[in-house]
Amino acid sequence: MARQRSSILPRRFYRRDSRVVAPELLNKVLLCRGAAGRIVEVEAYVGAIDPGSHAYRGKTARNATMFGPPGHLYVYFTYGMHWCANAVCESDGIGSAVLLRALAPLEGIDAMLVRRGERPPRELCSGPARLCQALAIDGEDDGADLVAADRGIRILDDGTPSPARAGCSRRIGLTKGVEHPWRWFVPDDPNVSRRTPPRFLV
DNA sequence: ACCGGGATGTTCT
DNA sequence: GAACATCCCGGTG
Repeated sequence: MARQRSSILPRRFYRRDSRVVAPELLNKVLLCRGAAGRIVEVEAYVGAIDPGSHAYRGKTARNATMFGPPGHLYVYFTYGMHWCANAVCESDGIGSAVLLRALAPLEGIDAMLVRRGERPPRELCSGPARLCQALAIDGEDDGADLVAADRGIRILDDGTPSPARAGCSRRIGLTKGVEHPWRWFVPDDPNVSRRTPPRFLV
């Protein structure tokens, strides 16, 4: 079967529960100004019902993008030095998003090596802050519309299906909402940020 | 392999 | 003042 031409994911793709969107983002392609990688690890942050989410306590200046329309990029700063990027989900007014945790590098690897320092390819994008550094995503990109390719950032469907059986586990690095199994990853991909025993496959 | 600690500064209590 | 959706490095086994 011939592979279809790459297309930008439409707004309606994001306008659903982040727990549904997250596993469907696996094997899509994040493209940012010439650098690109295939999404191999994600986490869902659900909003008002999720104590692990930035949106849990309501809208603030920092998390405002999470409460905006779906299909935009929510970028936040953490641990005094790192940026992390999410795809905003659900309808306008609901704080819901998918954290992009790891990519398999596809294009612009030379630029990634300059930004991240010389290292094995599997260490370029294997973590939410690493992938932002590799693609040069920072706070300037908060709010970028992925459907309109604002700032040259978009998510493409190149015809590669999401895994028939994605790995699933608890989310990484949280102290609240730890019990929810809302992390998904491509099994056995070397770019996944951490080897975690999957509780089940979907 | 695994583990502990430090970097660094914004956000929220 | 504490917490933080992290990463890196240097220790030990």
